[in-house]
Amino acid sequence: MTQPQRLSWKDVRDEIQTAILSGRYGPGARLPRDADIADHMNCARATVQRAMQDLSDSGLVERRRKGGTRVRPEPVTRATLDIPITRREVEQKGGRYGHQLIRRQERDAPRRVMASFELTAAQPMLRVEALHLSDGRPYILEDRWISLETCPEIRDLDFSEQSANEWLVLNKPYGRCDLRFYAISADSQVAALLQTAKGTALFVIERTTWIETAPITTVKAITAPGYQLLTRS
Amino acid sequence: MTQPQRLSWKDVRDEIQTAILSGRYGPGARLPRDADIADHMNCARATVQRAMQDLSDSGLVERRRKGGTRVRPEPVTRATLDIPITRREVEQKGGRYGHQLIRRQERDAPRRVMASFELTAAQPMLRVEALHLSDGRPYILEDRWISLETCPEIRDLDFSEQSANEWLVLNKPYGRCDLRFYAISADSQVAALLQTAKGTALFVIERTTWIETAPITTVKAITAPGYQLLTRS
DNA sequence: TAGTGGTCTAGACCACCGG
DNA sequence: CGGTGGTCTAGACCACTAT
Repeated sequence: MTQPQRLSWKDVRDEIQTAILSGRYGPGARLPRDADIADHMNCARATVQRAMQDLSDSGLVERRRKGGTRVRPEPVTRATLDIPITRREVEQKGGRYGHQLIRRQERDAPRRVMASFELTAAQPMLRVEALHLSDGRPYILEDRWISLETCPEIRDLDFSEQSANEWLVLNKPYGRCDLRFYAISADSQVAALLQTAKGTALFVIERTTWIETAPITTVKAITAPGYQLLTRS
Repeated sequence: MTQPQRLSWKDVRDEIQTAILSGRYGPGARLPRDADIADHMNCARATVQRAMQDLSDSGLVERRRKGGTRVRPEPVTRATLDIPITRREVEQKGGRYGHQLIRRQERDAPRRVMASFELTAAQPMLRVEALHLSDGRPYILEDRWISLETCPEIRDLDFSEQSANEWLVLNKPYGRCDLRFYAISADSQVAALLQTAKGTALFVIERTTWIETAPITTVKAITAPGYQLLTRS
């Protein structure tokens, strides 16, 4: 026997994955139930369960009670992104971090912001515009709205020492986070702040967070020219 | 007793998460070992393990044998993206899908492509430029390179029925996938193909895939104006 | 309502790695 | 080398949902 006596869940996963990718189970096909696979592979059901959990996480199969395990009908590319605090991002790239507060005002959320939060009624909010710097050069321009109902203590901060980005990430854990990526053309105001030409194509990251259903913050982060976002290594 | 006798791993996870977020364990702090937590919460160690696995996946803690479990020193926003086959994406939005082959040629990979694949030696490749359409309007412009060493059978396809995107996703499962997002300004050629004005800001998705260490394909997908990428719901 | 995945338990051994 | 997380087992019961 060249086979080890004990199968690891990764062995089970790889065997199932190979079976699927080889075409033995096409899109939408139903796999045997866990117990049968366990039996056939001579391992415990929990081991198959662990393997299936991994395949399910990676998007290759879908599992339902009573419905069984099926090969996902439409394959997708699934990727994971890590977006660090901007200060850390700059420092990790070897830059010296700085930030400037550009504007700060209290006012009710406009419709665009209400829509991001999926709110139906207006809410008092703090709007903070700030510029993150790397080695003194513009790095990211933030236009942020913070719910004063959810974060009343934010009124007492002036964001001169610590950016709103950093304070919120460290002090306001969120339960839900929506991200949105797209490109915009710099208008004259944005261009001036990012020290680039009007019309330059800029990559934008919008992030909205909630705790339970209460809105925390929504931020439009306009990155400086040349910025790229990569998937987690 | 209002407490249920049995704790689910989600209960355990939530309790640990709350303890961390409340500041009881700061960044870098070491948590008790699984066995002690299990003891303290009156559940099996495997239940704590399951909870910790989730916290580790979500990026809140880091676990090491012998080193124990520690709160991740630098918090990150971790998100998952699903990128479907372009045809499916168009159809799911209610559009009618179409695609046009623009150019197809065999040649060695240029340096830019070799760099994407982390190759040191040039390799014969098939370059395919194609336009994906939604209701007859430009949707995504693809500039794709496919390794002929890894995918020799691609020579026999003409991509009139099925796009290279779809054929590859269905027939060439990858082991590794790198993604890169950024913005570009449309040059006159791109602008013409996407039927927009020169200088328009466009969102770009670059994707490179390998099987083991063998390159499969790298594609620069230039999206039409207004395109947005969202995190998985 | 019956079949299937989801989870919990208690115990055991292993693999990694910090001191 | 010893402490810690990683995994496997065998069995049991629960929860969801397709039929």
